[in-house]
Amino acid sequence: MSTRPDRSKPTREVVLDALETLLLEGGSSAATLEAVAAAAGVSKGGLLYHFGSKEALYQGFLDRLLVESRAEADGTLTAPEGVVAAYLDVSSVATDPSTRSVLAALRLAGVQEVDVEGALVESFEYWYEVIARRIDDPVLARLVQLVGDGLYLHALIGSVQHDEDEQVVARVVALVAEHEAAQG
Amino acid sequence: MSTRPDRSKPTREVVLDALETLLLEGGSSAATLEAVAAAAGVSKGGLLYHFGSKEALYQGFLDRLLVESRAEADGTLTAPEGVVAAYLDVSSVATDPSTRSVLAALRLAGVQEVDVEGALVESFEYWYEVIARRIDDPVLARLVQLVGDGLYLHALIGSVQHDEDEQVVARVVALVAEHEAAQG
DNA sequence: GTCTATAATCGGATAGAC
DNA sequence: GTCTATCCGATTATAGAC
Repeated sequence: MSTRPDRSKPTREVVLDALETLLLEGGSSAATLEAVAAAAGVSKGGLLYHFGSKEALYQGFLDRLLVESRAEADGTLTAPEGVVAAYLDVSSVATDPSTRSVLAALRLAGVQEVDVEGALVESFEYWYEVIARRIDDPVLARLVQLVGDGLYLHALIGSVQHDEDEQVVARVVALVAEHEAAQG
Repeated sequence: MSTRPDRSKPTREVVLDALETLLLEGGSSAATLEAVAAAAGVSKGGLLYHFGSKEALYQGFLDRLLVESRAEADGTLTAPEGVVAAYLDVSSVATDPSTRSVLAALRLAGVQEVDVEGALVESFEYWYEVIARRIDDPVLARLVQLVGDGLYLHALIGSVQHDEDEQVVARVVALVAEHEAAQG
């Protein structure tokens, strides 16, 4: 791509979107400054005006990830299906905009320029707190998160959904409902 | 490191071990031919005698991963704690030799040279079959795997173990025991 | 704010000696 | 089987015009 995808968005955002797409498609080695610039429809020099180095680019991506993922987590607090169903929504994994960012960040895991792991841990911790706010049994809350993160892992490796996945989610949701009923 | 770690092992294996360590420490971009060679205590030329290209090196790593992980899965069939406890063993995640390989491969996800995702999917599918051979409810079997893979994901980002993790495992093991009792 | 041109470095791979 | 030397392309980053 050599033309700018979206002229209404600020260049910074367009660049970060391009980085995200390239990370998902080809991992960190595909996300060169030139490739990112081309995908964003700007020149290498143009990109480096906004992000002075590759490190700054990566850091900008992680900063945006944390803002987005906190907003997403907060949003589920008022979701009609409830936090549990929202976190476990099988169909949204790998297609939802905010989960795309997380999967892209996972592809970045291990690079030395920035602390990707730290940002991801922070994001997952925040999610745990949100889930635990709705399920007063911390063990059950953690179980919900781990099942969801299992789905994330499989999305990361592009594994096709198992027929059982939807039923697993239903089962976990039922487990939570049982717990809430028992609490009275 | 400039001296060969283990002279008794064949060079091929030493090289693959070095690749694994570098992937875990610094991701795919840290695993350059030169860095791998240095960590293995051989020269770049020496490395390239055994693996003719970077692609061949990566493929060799994935081939070994599949052999190892199938052996590991088969081994749990006769494990005293049972397949479920073995797959969910929290303490072994991130330290066990065979899980180290999987985590290293996850760090390789997205590279264009080889089909990392395909190899990982194959490995996880094999594990599912092994688990499902011991739990005749496919939904419950998948739940066990997803919880375990959630633990894998957190190990991948170096997240510290939650206090709840051990209890989550105990809870899942209990769920399986319940099911087996109900089956009679 | 965005571009082109270029410098400096790094990574993968080959050739050939030992 | 392992090493050194070397080539070539790719990648990060800078300088300066527009």
